[in-house]
Amino acid sequence: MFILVDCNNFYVSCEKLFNPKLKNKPVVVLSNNDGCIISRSNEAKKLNVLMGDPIFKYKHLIENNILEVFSSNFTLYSDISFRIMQTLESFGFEMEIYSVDEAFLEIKNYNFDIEKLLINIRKKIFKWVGIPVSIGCAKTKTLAKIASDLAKKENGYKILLNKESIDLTLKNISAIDIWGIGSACFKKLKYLQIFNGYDYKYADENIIKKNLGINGLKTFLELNEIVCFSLQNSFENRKSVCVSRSFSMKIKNIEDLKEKLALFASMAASKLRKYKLKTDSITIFINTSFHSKDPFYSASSLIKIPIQTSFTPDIIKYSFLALNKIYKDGFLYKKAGIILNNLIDEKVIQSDFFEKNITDTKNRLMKTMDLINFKANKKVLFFLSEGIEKNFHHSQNNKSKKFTTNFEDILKVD
DNA sequence: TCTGGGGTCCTAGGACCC
DNA sequence: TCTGGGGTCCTAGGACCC
Repeated sequence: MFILVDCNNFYVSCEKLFNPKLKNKPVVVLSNNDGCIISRSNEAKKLNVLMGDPIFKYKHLIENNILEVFSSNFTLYSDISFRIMQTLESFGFEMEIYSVDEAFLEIKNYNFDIEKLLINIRKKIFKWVGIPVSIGCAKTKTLAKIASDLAKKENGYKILLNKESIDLTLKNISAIDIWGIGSACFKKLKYLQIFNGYDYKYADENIIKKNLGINGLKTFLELNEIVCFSLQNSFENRKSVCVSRSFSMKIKNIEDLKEKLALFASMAASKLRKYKLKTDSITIFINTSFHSKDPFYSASSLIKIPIQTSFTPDIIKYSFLALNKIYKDGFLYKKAGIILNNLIDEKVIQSDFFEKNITDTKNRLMKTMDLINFKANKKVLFFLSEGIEKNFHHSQNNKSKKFTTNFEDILKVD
C-alpha cells in the first residue's frame, strides 16, 4: 500500500509560516525572475489567479493591496522541506522523496488502523514544522495521487481501498487530472471516447497500449490496482544535472552567451561534486523567446567527453565546443542551459591510458576551490570565462528572509 | 514592457553494422 | 521490371512530472 503526503500550496505555506499577517489572505510566490506564478494560496485560487500565469496580468490586484506577492526563496523552501521529510522518516516506513513537497511511503504489512496513522502524520507535521499536508492512501501510487487530490477537498486525508469508492472517485475525475496524463495523451483519450478515470480504468488494454504506449498502459494498470511504479531511491541514482536560466536582457552575440554558459557550467560542475558524481556527456541548449515576435530559434547539442570529469574548466571547455556547433548569428537569445548526463559515481571512473593522469590534481584543485568558496559563504574564487559582472539584473523584489538558515534572519520575539 | 527551473523517460529517425 | 532482414547506437525532441 502506498501513502502520498503532499504539502498544501507549499511555497506559499512556507511564506505564511513566518508571517502571520498573511493568514486568510490571497498570496502568490513567483518564479525566478519574478516572472510567473508558481504557488498560490487557497484565497488566491478563489480569485481565479492561475498557475503559471505571468504576474503582470494581476497588476490590478496588487495595486489594490488585495494580492500579496513574494519572490521565490528556495533556500527557505528546501530547509522547510528537509524538516518535513525528517518528520516523515520518524514514522519508520520505507520512503521516497518524490519532490520538494511530496513523499511516498510504502506500507507492506498492515494490521493497524490506517485512518489513525494518516491523522497522526498530519498532526505531527503540522505541530513540528507548521505546514498543512494532504494525504492519500491506495494500492498504487497513481491511485494514492488521486486520493491525495481528493483529500485536499475533504478533511486532509483520503483512503481509496475498496472497489466502490475507487470507481466512484474515478467517475468524478477528468482523465487530464490523472498522474501521467498530460495534454497530448488527453487529446488521444478523448478521441477514443475516454473522458474520465472510470472510462480509462475499464478501457480495452490493447487499445490503450497501441495509442498511448507503455506509459499509458502502466497508468491503466495502476488504476486497476496493479503496481507498475514502485518506490524509488530518488537521489542516490540521479541521471542528470541541469542548470538553466532565462535572461532578463536578450543576448545578441556569442561572447555574452559564452559567459552565461561558463557560469552555468561552473554551477553544474559544483553540483556534480556535491553529489560526488562525474559526467562524460554534456548537452547545451539555447533558445530565443517563445512569446516574442522576433524570429524563433531553438537548438541543443550533445558532446562527449573522453574521460569522466567534474572539473569545472573541462566542463566549460566542452560546453563551448557544443555551443559553437549550434550558435547562429542574428537571433535574440532569451534562455540557455547546460545538462550533464551519464552521471556516475566519482569513485569508479575510467581514466585514459594514453594521457598523463592529472585527475588527482584536478580533484584537489576543485576541492580547495569549493572549500574556500564555502568558507567565504560566497563565490570568491571563480573562472574568468564566467565573467566578472555576474549581475543577472534579476528582479527579486519581494523576497522573504532566510528565517531558518541564516543567523541574521532569525525572527526576534519581543 | 513584463512569461521559471530542474528532472525522468520514451520515441522516431538516421547512421551504421553484418 | 524486379533491389533484404535484422540488429545497435546515437541524437533530438516530445511528453510528462513537480
